[in-house]
Amino acid sequence: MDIFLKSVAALNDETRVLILRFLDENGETCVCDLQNSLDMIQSRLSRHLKILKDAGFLRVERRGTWAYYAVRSPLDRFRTEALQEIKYLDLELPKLKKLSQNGACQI
Amino acid sequence: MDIFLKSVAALNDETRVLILRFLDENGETCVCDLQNSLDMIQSRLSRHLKILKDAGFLRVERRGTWAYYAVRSPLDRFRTEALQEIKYLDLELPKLKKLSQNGACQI
DNA sequence: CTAATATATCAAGATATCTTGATTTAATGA
DNA sequence: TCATTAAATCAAGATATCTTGATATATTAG
Repeated sequence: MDIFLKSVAALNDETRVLILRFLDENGETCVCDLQNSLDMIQSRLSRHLKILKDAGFLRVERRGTWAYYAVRSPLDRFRTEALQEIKYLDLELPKLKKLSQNGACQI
Repeated sequence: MDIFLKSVAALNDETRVLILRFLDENGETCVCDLQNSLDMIQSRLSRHLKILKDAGFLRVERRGTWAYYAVRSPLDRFRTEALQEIKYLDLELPKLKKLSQNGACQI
């Protein structure tokens, strides 16, 4: 599928829009902290992160058993514009709950 | 629903992307000519036109029993950028078959 | 008013996407 | 090696969207 159509499909889900906004505001975050902060079960979050990554919005970096996701940079014009629109959305954005410390996730 | 999310949902369908591209290239076109050119049954076309209109991409003008659709202008930044991306897509864009003449549709 | 034509809407089945819980994979440390 | 933890993937049911054919609405002409 074309990358534009893939981007649109990735944006077409409120869960993913929330994840994008969250990562845009809080910067690089590990999956377990996202799980806690966004109150999502692991398989659901993992699925959406993959879709956003495959559509070019996110990058991943693995450190040990942990995976850190962040908004990719630079983004092309369309994705940049989309992210801008998402910034203006009236979302209930949860606070970051940073439970990953001392090399352990406190879930 | 927010207008941004509505726009994204509207873009998330290949049929609608094709309609947008077609109207962008050919300008204002009546529904029956769209039907012929794009080879779509009437209810299907009508549905997608409505979704694109409600999302702010299209305008309609009725003249007699006919309805003329066109890309709305001006479009905001996000929609303009989206339309630009659609322009670059490698679509099989059908030619305009103008059957509406002399006040009658030749279907 | 009635008939004819263009377009819009509705209802039902077909298709795609999302959610959940279970399983698998991968990395670390004992 | 084995156990533990984090993350990814899979399978099945739930939900949403799309397609089609039938019906309704609206405008015009007779």
